[in-house]
Amino acid sequence: MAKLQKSIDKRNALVGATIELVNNNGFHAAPMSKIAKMANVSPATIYLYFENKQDLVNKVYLEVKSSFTDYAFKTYTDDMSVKDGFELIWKRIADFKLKEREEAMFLAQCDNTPMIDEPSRNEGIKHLQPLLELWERGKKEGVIKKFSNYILYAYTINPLSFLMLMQNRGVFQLTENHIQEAYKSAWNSIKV
Amino acid sequence: MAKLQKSIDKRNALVGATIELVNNNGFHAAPMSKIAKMANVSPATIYLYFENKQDLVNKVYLEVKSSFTDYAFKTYTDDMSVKDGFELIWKRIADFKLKEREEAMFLAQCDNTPMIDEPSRNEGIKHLQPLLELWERGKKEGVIKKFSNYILYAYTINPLSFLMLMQNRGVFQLTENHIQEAYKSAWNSIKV
DNA sequence: TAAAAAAGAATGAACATTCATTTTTTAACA
DNA sequence: TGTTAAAAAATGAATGTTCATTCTTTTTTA
Repeated sequence: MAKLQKSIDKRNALVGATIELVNNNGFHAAPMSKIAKMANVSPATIYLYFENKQDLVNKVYLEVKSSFTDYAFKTYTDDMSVKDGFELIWKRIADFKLKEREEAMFLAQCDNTPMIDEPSRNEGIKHLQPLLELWERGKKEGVIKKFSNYILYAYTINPLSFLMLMQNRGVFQLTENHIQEAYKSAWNSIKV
Repeated sequence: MAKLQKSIDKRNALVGATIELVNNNGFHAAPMSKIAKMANVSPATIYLYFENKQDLVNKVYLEVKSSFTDYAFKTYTDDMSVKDGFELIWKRIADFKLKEREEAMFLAQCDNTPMIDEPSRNEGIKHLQPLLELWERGKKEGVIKKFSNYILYAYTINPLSFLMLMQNRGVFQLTENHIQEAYKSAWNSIKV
């Protein structure tokens, strides 16, 4: 009498292949047959792990998003000053985008296209809670401007995606010096 | 003996349909058959105006990009102060993104995915020349920080795309007040 | 050895592009 | 001005391919 024992390696291979193929071509140009081939698996096997293509891509999105925010907030605690907390989180996000380029590109693609369905997208947004709370605290303490959180996000965190995209396209090389410049821009744009 | 006289109306309809369908679904989910139907034209007719689908989308991209930068730089002249010039350009860009939502969404989609081929992408970048020259001047005059142009772009202009995307997804409503906040963020992040 | 897991081949739908005709436009001339 | 025929423009249907998903069979596991 067998027990349900699907291979975690196969699932990981599928997730990795999905990320790589979607990065290169986008959702609709990442066929299930290629994903299967890259994961060394039969196309039919994908359907043992995921309901269909949309489900596959939703789940990959949520897992990558989790791994991103886990990394971003790992060393942050809410007894830090707003300034220190922001610097810490910002730099860890930059770090993630530089070190985990494939994953970061995948998230950027998901966030900028209608690839992910709305329930999964909303689920993904929840992971940013610690940052939103930090901003609320900063506004209450009078440390950062009382701007909408969307403006704060747009001018501090999101620009990192643009820089990463340019770097990944080979348009320019992002150095430690650029990261420092970018951090200064980010902080200047919101500090009181 | 007839003369070449293809209908400009049909071509415009095709361009408009391409923008609308790509916005909703992305390049690969905007089939030629649907583009044709939306433009009230036979699928075969598309091939009288464009070589193939890639050519269609490249050309639409370059035309929209032109219309965008024409609007952005229309009232700018290089005898303005750097501060005034930046404010003018920034606000006209915001204006375009609010008024021409479909076109702005289309550009954002093109700039964030591998949808456009590289030659056309490089062609599109050239249209930003006046802004880059303004920044160079600002750095020379000591008015703005000596940051890389990519950083300057990422923290001043590009965030508008994020705000527009959130607005178009119905996540929040971008008001005149937000625009003013966003402009302040943008300028704070680069001014000396 | 029985049930789960995996596979490869099969299915049917959707797609980009081309083909064979039809319709419209043009301009030379009656 | 009105007629006509040649060329351009436009079409709907056909073609061949690619894809997501399912079906049937084989392999692995406990």
